Amino acid sequence: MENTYEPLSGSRSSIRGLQKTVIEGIGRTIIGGRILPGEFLPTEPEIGATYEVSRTSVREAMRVLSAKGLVEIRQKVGTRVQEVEHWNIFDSDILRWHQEEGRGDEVMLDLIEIRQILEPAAAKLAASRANMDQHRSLKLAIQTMQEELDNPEGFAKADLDFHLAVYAASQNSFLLQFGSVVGDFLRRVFMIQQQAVRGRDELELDIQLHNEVYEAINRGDGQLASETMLTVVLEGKNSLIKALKTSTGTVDSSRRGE
Amino acid sequence: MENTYEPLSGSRSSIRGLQKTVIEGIGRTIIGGRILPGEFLPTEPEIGATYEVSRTSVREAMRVLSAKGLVEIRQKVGTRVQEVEHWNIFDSDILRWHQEEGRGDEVMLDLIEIRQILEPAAAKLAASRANMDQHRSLKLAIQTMQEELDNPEGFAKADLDFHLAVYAASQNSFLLQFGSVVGDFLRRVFMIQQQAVRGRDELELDIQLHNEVYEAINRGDGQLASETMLTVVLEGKNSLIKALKTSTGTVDSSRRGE
DNA sequence: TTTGATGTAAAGGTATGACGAAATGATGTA
DNA sequence: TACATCATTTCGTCATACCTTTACATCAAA
Repeated sequence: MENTYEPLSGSRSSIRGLQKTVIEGIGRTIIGGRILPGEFLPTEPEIGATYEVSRTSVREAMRVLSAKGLVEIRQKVGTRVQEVEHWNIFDSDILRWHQEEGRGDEVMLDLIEIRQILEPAAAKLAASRANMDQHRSLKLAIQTMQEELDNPEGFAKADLDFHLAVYAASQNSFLLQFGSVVGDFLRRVFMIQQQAVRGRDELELDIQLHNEVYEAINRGDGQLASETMLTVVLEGKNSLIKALKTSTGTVDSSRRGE
Repeated sequence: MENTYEPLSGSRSSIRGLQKTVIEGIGRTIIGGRILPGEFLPTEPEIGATYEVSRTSVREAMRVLSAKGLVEIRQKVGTRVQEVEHWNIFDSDILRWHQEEGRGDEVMLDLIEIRQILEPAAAKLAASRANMDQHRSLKLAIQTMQEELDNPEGFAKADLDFHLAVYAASQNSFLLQFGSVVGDFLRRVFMIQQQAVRGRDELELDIQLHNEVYEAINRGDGQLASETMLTVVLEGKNSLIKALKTSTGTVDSSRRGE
């Protein structure tokens, strides 16, 4: 089996044509908070008029948004925005919309938090379960990182490939899916992280860390794989925060309850 | 013979009518492996004929399945089943179909594995972030468990509520969503777990463990909360495996790569 | 006043039939 | 062989008509 993880080049979102216009439009409107949970969308004919498409297309678009948990459609009542906890954040489109609507930062921080939890665990599982192909994928990803040192995009993609390979090697369907869902978003995060990296040395250090994870997995040393992977994620976190600070001024970390 | 436990918040699947027939039918066909990834579904008119619905309904159903990642729709080519890694396993319907198609066991084991990873971490986060309301929810859930000792369904629901409350208290949007997605499925798992429990004593022991988690969170002791929560999950795992063994004979744990 | 049955209009749900658009593969041409 | 062209197939979109559900108002009965 070759590369199971996607071209990943252009976000081929499987949605095309007119519906896409509506889906993206309404989706971003909701994520952007311009229609709040509990509030109603215009009626189907009205949306159709706004976007200049037929009711058919509007309806198909609504089904998609409904499947993503963004809206609830009820006969006679209308279509209304669901509460945030129903939004399926494990959805590439929704992640992207968050970013495009300027709400990417908080999602990124939550994502990093999850990765701190999941990736060390995935690495540990991988150490005892990875098969031949998966070992190869890991090694290949690291080699590619080395080769793409001067090409941010290529480097980010190779970086992503490594992490996806770890998820895959964990042989857990949820972890595999998580990687697949978060992939596109993560690649963008990796691009941002690189903005905070000063030179080749730091990048090479990063590669070195990745390599240590690989070798630990290779040796079947789950504990070490887990610890090293945590370091990798934390390093990335630092770079990310640094990058976000310089670009947006501050990182809002005061939003938590309590 | 599922369904009928419904009264909770967002558990009704928002899909109704004729489309539902098609969605459920095709969805289960795919999850059940009767049409394999890469293979084609019948054309839209054919599906319409099979289910005796119009092409309109078929198309709206297909959009939903497409949004769930089960199928890929391409003009002129047709609709084909996607590779498994595209299936959005973080989707209540898909989880349910897995169970209804007799593939629930492997998913349950993967789910437990994830819970071993996520829930201790969530408990740790909750210990430093839970707000007043969330503390109350935790306590209430435990009280309800106590009250519903003799009612398996009520007990399972209260158990679920506790775990969901922990996810919510972690204040991480991914964890929150994970709970919401997995909720229905988890409730069924809890029901199964109880089949392996012999009497009130074991249930009360379980409550006691939950209470320790609550108190650790209450005291802000993240480390202890994490460790105790792990115990809770592992206890549940044992019960589950015991229950699966007696019902299906064996638990397939030999599927992993290697 | 409260409760319950009833009617109705509003919104989505379904059905047809027609045509457009795109991708595939065969056909034709250099 | 290589490339351009075209016909076919299947999904994509549209317009229109009618059905189904249900929130809400209305009115009758307790």
